[in-house]
Amino acid sequence: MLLTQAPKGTQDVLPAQSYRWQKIESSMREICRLAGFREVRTPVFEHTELFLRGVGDTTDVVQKEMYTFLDKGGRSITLKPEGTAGAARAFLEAHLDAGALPCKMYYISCPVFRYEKPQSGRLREHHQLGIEVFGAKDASCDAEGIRLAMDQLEACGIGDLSLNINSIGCPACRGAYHEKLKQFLRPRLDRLCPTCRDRFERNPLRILDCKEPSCQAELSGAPEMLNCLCGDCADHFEKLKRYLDAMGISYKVDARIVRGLDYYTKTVFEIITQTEGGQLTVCGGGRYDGLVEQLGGPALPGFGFGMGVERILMVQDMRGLSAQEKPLYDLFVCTMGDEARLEGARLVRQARQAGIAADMDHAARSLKAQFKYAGKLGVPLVAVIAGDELAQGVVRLRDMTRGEEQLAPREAVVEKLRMDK
RNA sequence: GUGGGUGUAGUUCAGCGGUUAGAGCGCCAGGUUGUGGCCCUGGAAAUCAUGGGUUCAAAUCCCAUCACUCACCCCA
Repeated sequence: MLLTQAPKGTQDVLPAQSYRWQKIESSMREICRLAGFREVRTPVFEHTELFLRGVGDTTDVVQKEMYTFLDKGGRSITLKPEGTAGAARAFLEAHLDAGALPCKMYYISCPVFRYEKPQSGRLREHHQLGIEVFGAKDASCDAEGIRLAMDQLEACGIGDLSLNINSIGCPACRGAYHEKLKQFLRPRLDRLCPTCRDRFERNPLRILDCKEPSCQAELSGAPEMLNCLCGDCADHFEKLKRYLDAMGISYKVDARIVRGLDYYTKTVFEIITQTEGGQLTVCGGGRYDGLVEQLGGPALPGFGFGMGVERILMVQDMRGLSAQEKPLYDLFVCTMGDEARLEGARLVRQARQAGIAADMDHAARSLKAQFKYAGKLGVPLVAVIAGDELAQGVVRLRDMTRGEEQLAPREAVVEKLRMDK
């Protein structure tokens, strides 16, 4: 038994897997660059208050899932449970609202913490890719963001996804809708589950999202937010649909999507995929027109999404999409004897200077073991330097796939490798 | 938070009351005193998760704890 192990719900990204992360990250970078997004990095922890105000203190995330603690100065600190609030805080703190708007930013593999019971596709620390746009109210912005998310997922080899969209209105029309919904639910209140009864006053919209069959039964015939949107919100939603059409994105309107974070207004969306175990959400987001103001800034609209890196990897695994990593080395140098090892070290050094990934044995193993090692790593070319080669000033090169060998003059080896590459 | 399942070499698992706990894969070495993959031989590696209980006897039965895992809730 090891002294200790990784905390529950965390995962190591081991050397053999990191290339997969890097691939996902580099496609995100390129896609964002083409759309004028620049990277933002915000702290892993923030003042707890930011999330209470930003994410909302009626949400499950805030109520029961945050990693909150007092630091040595007695401040309440929280490990970020999502990416948007921190980005909005940074945006305001740096007065970016005084600069060119809209301000578009993205984050890459940002760690996110939620205290939950881990299971398939759910961790206590996971990583998100995402974007935030501040100061753009038009639906074209929403569609651009969704298009970007789809492009990224396609770049990761995941094309067969479904997009569900909804509009949950603005404070004006949502308040009216809440009243309508409560009016509808009031006579059925005692037939709802305890959680829903609790939500009735605090956050009635979330009752729609309850998975309890009995609650779902009571909800049939309930008024839909979509039918109660004010003129502005209805117009925005119609525009969004037209932009999505124009960008070649197919979607389904799902009036049941409400999202778990309070800052959303108007557009909300989820990108889901079908798995053996059911549906898996790989990306979620929407518009948050009230957030910036809520945090003490000007009344600026916003839009963003978060995408789970671990879930992308999961889907890739399920579809057998994990690409092979390139061999670690282009060249492996096998040596016998102390003099030959020195010569080998020089060769490795020169190869690396010429841009050729190379290494030699560092464990002082037998020639046979060195070959075995090179074979296991899939190195395409092995150089042998032992007594004979040393005496003749040559290097023996073995093509590991064909099994053919040839001698090359010592000085010409690196140049030859560079040409072959 | 609620409810299932599982903890035995690095790993996947077998053993399910009775001597000294096994196998495949992996690892190391030898067969080949200068050559990987295939083959053969040998070797290292396990306080049978932890603590308690039942028993003449526990990896095996019971209880607790911890860990892992799956589902629900929620979410990426």
